[in-house]
Amino acid sequence: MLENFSEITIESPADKISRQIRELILSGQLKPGDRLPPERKLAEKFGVGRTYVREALQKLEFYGILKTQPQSGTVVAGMGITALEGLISDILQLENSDFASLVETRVLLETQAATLAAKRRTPEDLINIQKALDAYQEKVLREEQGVEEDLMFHLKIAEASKNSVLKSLMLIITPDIVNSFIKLDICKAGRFHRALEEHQIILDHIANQEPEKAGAAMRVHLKDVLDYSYTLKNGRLNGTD
Amino acid sequence: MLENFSEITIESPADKISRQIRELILSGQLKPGDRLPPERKLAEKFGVGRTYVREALQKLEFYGILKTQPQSGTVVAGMGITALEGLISDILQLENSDFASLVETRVLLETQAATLAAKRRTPEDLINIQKALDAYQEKVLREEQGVEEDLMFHLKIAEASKNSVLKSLMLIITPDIVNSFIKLDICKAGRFHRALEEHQIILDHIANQEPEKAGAAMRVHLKDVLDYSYTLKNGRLNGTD
DNA sequence: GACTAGCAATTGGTCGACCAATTTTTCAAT
DNA sequence: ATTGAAAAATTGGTCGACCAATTGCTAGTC
Repeated sequence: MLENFSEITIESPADKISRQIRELILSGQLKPGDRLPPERKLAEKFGVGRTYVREALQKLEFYGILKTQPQSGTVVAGMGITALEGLISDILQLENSDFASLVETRVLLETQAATLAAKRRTPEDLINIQKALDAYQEKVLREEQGVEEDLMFHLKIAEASKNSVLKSLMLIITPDIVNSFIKLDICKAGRFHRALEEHQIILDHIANQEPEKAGAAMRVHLKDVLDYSYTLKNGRLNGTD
Repeated sequence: MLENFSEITIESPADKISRQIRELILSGQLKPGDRLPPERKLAEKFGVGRTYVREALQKLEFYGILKTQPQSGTVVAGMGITALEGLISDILQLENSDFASLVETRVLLETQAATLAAKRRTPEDLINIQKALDAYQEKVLREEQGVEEDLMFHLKIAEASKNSVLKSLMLIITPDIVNSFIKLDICKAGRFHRALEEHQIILDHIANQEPEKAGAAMRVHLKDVLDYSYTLKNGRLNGTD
């Protein structure tokens, strides 16, 4: 009986507004450079207070779609990109992502980061990575979890890759990874000790400027997790909450 | 003389507040699960109206750092992840990213997307990609630019990869790519015709389920851009503004 | 007739007030 | 003393009002 109910739309007022504006842009009624109606008019049109309109505009501006100029108006900034469809509505809704995609992508990013880091790392980078590794080791030796320190190690590698976008993207998906880890309770005891050794191997390859080996070592390091995620996907899907 | 001036901080009030809150979290004074002071108290403490505080909280919630519960309070949601440092302050500030990083990462994502798409594409995916390709072709034959259609083609491939995270990340960096393209005026005439052929090749490989070839074809397709970005980087840096 | 100075209207920015839901306190009945 | 409900205080949600800056119009001058 319960199955007859469909999921309620938890869409906030601001979301509804931003969606309408987005549709206007997508449909071509609003072209880049066009000025939007003033907030007051929009608020009246939508039948809500200006607060919601402003919230929606802020969100859109956040995405780079709009550009609001004080005491002047709000204009459509972005390119008339059709790809906007689906982008804005729930960008960053990586929470909806299945764990397998998350891990798969992480492996991709991390491998590339390690490879590039081996090519481009400076002596300072090595020091930073070593520091992160030391902090991790300290935690592990105390039989603590050290998830943060683990991530910091990977982050320092991303920095050493000298690819800012790569680092940013890793930062974006990392929280979701961690959340999934916690939910799925992947972090078995003992895992950390081996991870420590693997970290050391990766660092060595980066230090020796061996891009392929560094990438391969990273891939090995993450292989367990990747395999596990595939297992989850192919087996019965864990509800994750 | 002008050099003596330092760049002004254009930091909005909301940014200042969110930064302070973030520092509290990073310093450990606010741990996950803790409730933040009420908005009114914060507003009073910061000496601003509640509006700014709410704006800051919304932004933080956006990043998944905070979780605001109506009529109850706002709590720290995220894991106590140390990696937060630098993350929140300007996540997504990919605008600051250099073009080379942008392109380099795009190549990585796109190649992987093509490879996975060749493995996992359904007949429907092929139809969608073909549609996008047709739309692109139409534009090109009219001697128009068709940047949007180009991107749509790539986006459909990402969808066919069945990796939602991959697609999301591509969506995130795509606008920046387009902006850079426009700024740098990379889209030379004639480029589009060859791109069309290359698109067809990629699609064929995906249709034939040849992952390696599809990935390679994508890499070739993006090689020009990648090379150009390296040229820019090694030569004098174009200010792009 | 063209141009400019000045005024009026409109804009986004900011704020405090009100609302409903929740939480805490209070106090009376057991 | 404990427990229960009811009331009071506090919470985030929402809104309209005020502010200063910009814009556009208008009238006055050359």
